[in-house]
Amino acid sequence: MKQKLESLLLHTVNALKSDGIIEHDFNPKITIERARDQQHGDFASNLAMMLAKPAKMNPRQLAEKIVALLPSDVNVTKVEIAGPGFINFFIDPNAQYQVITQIHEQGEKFGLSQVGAGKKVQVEFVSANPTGPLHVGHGRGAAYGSAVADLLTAVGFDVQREYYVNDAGRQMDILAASVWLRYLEECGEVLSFPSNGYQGDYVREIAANLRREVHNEYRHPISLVFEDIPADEPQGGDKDKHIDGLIQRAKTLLGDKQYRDVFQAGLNDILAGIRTDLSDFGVDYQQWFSERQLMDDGSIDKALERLRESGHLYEKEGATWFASSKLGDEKDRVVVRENGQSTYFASDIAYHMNKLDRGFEQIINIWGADHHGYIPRVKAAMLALGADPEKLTVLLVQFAILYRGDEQVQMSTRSGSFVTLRQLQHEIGLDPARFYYVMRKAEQHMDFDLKLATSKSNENPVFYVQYAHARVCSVLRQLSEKGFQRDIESGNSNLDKLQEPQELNLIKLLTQYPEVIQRAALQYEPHLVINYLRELAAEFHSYYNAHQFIVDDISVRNARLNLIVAVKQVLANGLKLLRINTPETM
RNA sequence: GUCCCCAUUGCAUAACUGGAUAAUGCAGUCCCCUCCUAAGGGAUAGCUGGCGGUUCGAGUCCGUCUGGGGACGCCA
Repeated sequence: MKQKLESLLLHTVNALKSDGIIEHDFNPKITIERARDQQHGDFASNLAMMLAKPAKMNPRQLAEKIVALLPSDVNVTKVEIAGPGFINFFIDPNAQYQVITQIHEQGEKFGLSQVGAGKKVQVEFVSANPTGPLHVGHGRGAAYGSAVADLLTAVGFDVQREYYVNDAGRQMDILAASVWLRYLEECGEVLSFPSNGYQGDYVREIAANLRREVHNEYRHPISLVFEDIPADEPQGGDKDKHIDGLIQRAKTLLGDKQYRDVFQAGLNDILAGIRTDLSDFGVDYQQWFSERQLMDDGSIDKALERLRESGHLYEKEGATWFASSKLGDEKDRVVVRENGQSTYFASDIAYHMNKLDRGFEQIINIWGADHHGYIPRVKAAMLALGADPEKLTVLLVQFAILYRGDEQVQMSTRSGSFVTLRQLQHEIGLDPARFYYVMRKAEQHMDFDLKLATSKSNENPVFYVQYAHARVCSVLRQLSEKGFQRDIESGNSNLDKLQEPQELNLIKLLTQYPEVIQRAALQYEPHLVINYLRELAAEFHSYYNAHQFIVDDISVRNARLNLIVAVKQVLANGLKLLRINTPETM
């Protein structure tokens, strides 16, 4: 319908051109909107106001001219000029009834589209360091990222989901050292655990598993392990020097192979946990991309070589720098340290080059809001690699502040005190968790109240929407209990019996569903889907309360049943898209 | 100190990206079960941080001030 009106308006614009009212080379953007207010009809266009200036006419006069030139259409019952010069379109309600049969025909496919035209898009999200289990902070990125990916798929993009595994670098070495020290404790050694190590209990479990495999083979006397290691911070030393010393010691005492085993034990265990946590949370990936692979296969060297050739690298103070300040970044960044090790940023340059080489037309990175300072340098890297930085979209997700009632829940990864995603799911359930995460705009700070999310009452929007779905199911059960049969054909031919205000509202809402999906996808805003579902559910509950569906009049009954089954279908489509369950009973 | 983000009713958030009378849920007040689950429905009151600017039109864009959060390592 929207497209139809658009073409009608385009037609009039051309007519205005040939009348010499506006210039031939002027091509206004034709915008059609859903009217907010019922009094303003179904659709509205601001075309006259847009053209007022170039046409040198006042908007209302121009609007009249446009309306006069507008070709007629069977479905448009009335065209009005209102306010400062809006053109309002009133659509024949009978034309809208067909959405119900359309929903019945298309079923699960209703709402899907092909605007993405098979464009290759990559969505990279979560990508938390594998140094510990996922916590509730990652949950929002997981829920948001997977919803964005699912939405893009729904509108016809070819979507690839990816998790970037930071399995290299100092943090991983710290983890390996932490595992080894806990292992030594398992062997019976007594030591004071470094303040900068990973203190969570999961490290002890990994260490215990390691010991079951290798027994005491990797054991070394504690006096040797801590010999000449700089003091830890609580003892008045430097916690970084302390832990770095221990990492070095682990490498020398264990040797390459054994150190690798310890390292790998930590990585494998944690990564496996992250995978199952995400998969249980309804999040899946096509690829887990390893940072270490980039190092091992020479990708980083290759990327740096490319930057060097194009003159974007220089040496200073023994390190290699990327001249990103010439490409929009605040300052230049180190890519190879004085000690010869490449930085995390160097990996990221290589990673993005790799993404480009894989042929993605759009690259979407979903990052925590604390990484926003990172965007200019990555865009600079893309420019330097000769790519269009517009191909990269970085979506920032704000942290969620967790509450239990009025109490704020404090968290810190390093100290090991945090609520894991798994605990959250266990405490409040999968559906509320996903629903709550996605309910808010991603860049908004969010208060996440655990108490509210678990409450099974009307305060809880998840249950509200699911209940609408269950209610339709319940009506259908009642129908057969009362010995009635649904006659879909009869319902379809009697849709014009649906004249109650709630019925017309519901039908209007149903016609909007595909537009909502499209907008939510293109704007990366899944919360629009949630808002829509809440609205649809509210209208349905209102209808339910005002009217009986199972009435004696066969034609009205079947028409109403077709309507509510269509509502059920759309609720299910929306919920499934967000990977939220659609219960038949509550 | 420099830079970025945020500010909407008592609370939590919307507002089709510049459109018409700013919406929704809680909480408040009042009402509705001889009726397909009241886990529901109906009614009622209340909001764009301050000051300028851009324009036919501003919660939305620009400037400035105030108040909150974050980023500024050869960390990841």
